[in-house]
Amino acid sequence: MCVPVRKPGWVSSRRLFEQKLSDLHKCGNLIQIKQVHAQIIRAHLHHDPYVVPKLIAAFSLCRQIALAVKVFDEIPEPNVHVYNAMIRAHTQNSQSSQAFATFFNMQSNGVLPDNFTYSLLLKACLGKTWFHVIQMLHTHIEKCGFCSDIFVPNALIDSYSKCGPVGVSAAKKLFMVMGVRDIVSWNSMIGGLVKFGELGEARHLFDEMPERDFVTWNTMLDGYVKAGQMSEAFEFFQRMPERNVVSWSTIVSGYSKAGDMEMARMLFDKMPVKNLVTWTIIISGYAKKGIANEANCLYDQMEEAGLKPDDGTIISILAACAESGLLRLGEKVHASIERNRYRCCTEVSNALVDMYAKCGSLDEAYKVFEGIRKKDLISWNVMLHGFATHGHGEKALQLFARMKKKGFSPDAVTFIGILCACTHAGLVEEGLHYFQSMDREYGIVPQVEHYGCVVDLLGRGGRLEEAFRLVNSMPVEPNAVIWSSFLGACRVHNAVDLAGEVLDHLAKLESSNPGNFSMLSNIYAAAGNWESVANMRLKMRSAGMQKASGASSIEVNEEVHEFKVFDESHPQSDKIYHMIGKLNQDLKRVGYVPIVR
DNA sequence: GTAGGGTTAG
Repeated sequence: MCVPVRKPGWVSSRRLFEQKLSDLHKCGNLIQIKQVHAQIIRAHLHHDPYVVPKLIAAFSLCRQIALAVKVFDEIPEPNVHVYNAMIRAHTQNSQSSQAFATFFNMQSNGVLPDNFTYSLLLKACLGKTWFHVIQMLHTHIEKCGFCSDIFVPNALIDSYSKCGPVGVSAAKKLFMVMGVRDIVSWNSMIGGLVKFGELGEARHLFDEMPERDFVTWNTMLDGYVKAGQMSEAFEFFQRMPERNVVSWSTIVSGYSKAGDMEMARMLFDKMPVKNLVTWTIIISGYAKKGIANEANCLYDQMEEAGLKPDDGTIISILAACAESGLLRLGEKVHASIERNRYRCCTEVSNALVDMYAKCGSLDEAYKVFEGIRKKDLISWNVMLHGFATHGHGEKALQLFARMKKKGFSPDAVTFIGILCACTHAGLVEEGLHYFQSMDREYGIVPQVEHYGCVVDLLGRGGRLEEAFRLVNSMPVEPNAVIWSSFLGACRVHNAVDLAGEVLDHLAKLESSNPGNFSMLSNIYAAAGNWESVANMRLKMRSAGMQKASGASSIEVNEEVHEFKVFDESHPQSDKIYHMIGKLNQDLKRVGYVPIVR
């Protein structure tokens, strides 16, 4: 008898292919996926309803949504599994509207959605604007009876819980009528309550629920942290039966946000397991407070421990650097990016541009900006603000023109940059022109922030009467920022009577801000009205107010130097004052007249 | 279903 002889490798290579196919959706390596894709085509499996969803999932995991769509488009009659895979891919790649487009496409092709379809669509509904869509899906779900699958109502509670207080009430209603609840239902409900400040009610559910896991405890802990109730948070943290890396990171982040870096550091040093998120929290915490040496040191330690910063780490630390001007750390992060990867995503580049601009390296900011291949609206806005805050009004306006030419339409944030640019460059008429064009040409209704910019624009330009008229005729309620900006203009232009009137408004809005009172007191002093100065000071003292003195800081060679008004504590104080004197002389020579106080 | 994340007037 003749037994067919197989080559020894034949069975194993086929098994290997099957293995690769079954794990394909978990594969994160694009080259491997492409190889398996080629094998799939050779094996004529590229229309196979079991293989196609896995292939779509794999491409989606590698953020290759275009390839996923290509695979999908080649399927003549996709079934519900294939549609679901495509909806999931769009959602994972933050393409909510495409996820819904796929859903509508599926319905018009007569393919009936299943319970998975609805859970996946609900994941695409992020935030306030989606409330009515979630309601619509909710109605569909009830009609089709998909609530019997616990994943579906859980997904509903989760989505409702993330879209504002109104959503939370809807989630509560659903939670109440659910016949069966699992731990995820309770956790999602508590998460929603915590997110929108209903801490008491969250705690009530926490106490009431039959069993709790890490997520339950950590969600509740985060609630105390986000509410700024750190003593309650710490007490809760100590009471926890078990703590994992998320519990420790949450409490560290709480102290870090509260500015208590000593406590944050103590807990950070004590925690048994640290991951990238933990390091991000502690480094950003130090960086935000401007504690450069600790931030730099820990960043090095993180890299020495073999951890490579990801997008979250980079964006978070760069934002912290931008806030307090830590150029050295920002540069260090930039160096890591260049060392670890070939190209960075737009979000990371935007954070770099912002960091360089806020740290004063405008040239470097512009270099990074020019290098961004796929600029988005935020890229343009960030660069525009960079030019604006450094007084390069013309450059900012040129950039605005270039941005429009490239087909970007400005948003509300763009106009804050434009108005700010005009203010800092003294372009009052241009600023007013742009302000008027907002609604007229671009359909953007000015917000209180925009009015703030214009009040500043007019105020600094000495057109106090116009600014005052604008404040009084604004369609939105003027806030404390508007009035204090106006008060600043009164000081510059010695408008004593107007200032007194402004303070009355301010006192109503933020009665306890000593800055406002001391500003008015300075205005009276400048006008020589010493009786009013004494009066103001007396008022402040009897209210127990003390104005914290402002300070500026700069980082030179990894050391932060801080300066206050009339400060002589710096070792090189003499040299510094000498330089200030020289600068003042230079300024006077070019026509600048300083305010005499 | 839980921890870190980009632009915004004084």
